[in-house]
Amino acid sequence: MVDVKSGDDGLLFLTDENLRKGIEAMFFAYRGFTCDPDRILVGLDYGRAHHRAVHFIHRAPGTTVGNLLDILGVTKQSLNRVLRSLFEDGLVEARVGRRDRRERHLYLTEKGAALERSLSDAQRARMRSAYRAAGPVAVAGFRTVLEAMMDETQRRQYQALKEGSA
Amino acid sequence: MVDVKSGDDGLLFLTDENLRKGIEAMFFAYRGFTCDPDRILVGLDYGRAHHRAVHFIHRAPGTTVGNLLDILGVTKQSLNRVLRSLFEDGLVEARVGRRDRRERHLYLTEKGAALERSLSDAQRARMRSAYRAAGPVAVAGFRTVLEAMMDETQRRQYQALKEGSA
DNA sequence: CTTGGAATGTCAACAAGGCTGACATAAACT
DNA sequence: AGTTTATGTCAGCCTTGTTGACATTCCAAG
Repeated sequence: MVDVKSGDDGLLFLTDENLRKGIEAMFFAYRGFTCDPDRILVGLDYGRAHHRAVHFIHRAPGTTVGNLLDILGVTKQSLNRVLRSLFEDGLVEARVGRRDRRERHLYLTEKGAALERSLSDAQRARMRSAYRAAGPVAVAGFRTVLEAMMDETQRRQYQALKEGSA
Repeated sequence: MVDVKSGDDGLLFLTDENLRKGIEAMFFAYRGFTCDPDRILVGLDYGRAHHRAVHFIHRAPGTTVGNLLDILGVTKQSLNRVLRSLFEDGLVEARVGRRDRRERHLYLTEKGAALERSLSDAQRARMRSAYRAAGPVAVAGFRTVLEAMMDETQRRQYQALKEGSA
């Protein structure tokens, strides 16, 4: 039961008290958000960084390394370490670009797709049960607030992905 | 504009497509959520771990080390490293428990409170503008979904904090 | 055609912040 | 008196981020 009151002035939901509750909710919810995939990754010698890479390669097959760098917001050295292990384990493959042969286009192998499925199934299961419990109106609000919370750059990337396979 | 459609059966918002958008929204939004405090912490030789400690000590002054361990969900070795630097820099002080003298009760010093304010001001500013843009109904939905996303343990901790100073 | 810059990979080194395991101390409980 | 609890601490390891430097390949523009 969330009791965010909206008074006549429509601003009672902006109190520091309410903002703080939202901040703490984000903190605790993010733990729930990541814990299921994390459990799967333990023991496979993979971490959250691998999950993120696999997720976005699945989402945008054929994406380039540079593109992935932008989305993930890490350095190429950091990403490269992750990609290398994914290559070595045969989860991801890189094809040289046809137009521009400097670019590497990234694709999941069957094995990589299988991992992606197991990770996102776990994550979606929690999400689905949260959505179901909260209902469609709450879900719409949830997404609206999250979008408003993003940086401009991140929002553009999010929108691009969202429309990319809408 | 979030177009989570709720059909007559009320389940159209539970498609994998919609769940995936929610997952990506969490990912990008969390970056926005943390980036403002992070910018402040850079250069002060502090990180996100210090922020979390300072936040919860502010929220529950006099909390014990063990309690903080539960809330943060890290090992005592990890927390101790953080607390030690906060002690040394005079941001946090520990008082021996009166009832149980094994316990250390943690408090922010004036200096610690000042840092906490600057961090939470930054974080609240983004939160406030997101809330304002989204409106009270969306905010209520946001909180409802986040709560539903938490693990049982986390939800209890969140609720305890929420009511602690409601 | 050459040259500059873009896309990528890689080596080395480092830091933050997690983790485990082991051990120490003081205080409370039984 | 002996056990358990709360805490601190040492040592070492892992992941994942960082910077800096350098090599390769290749497009594109002069």
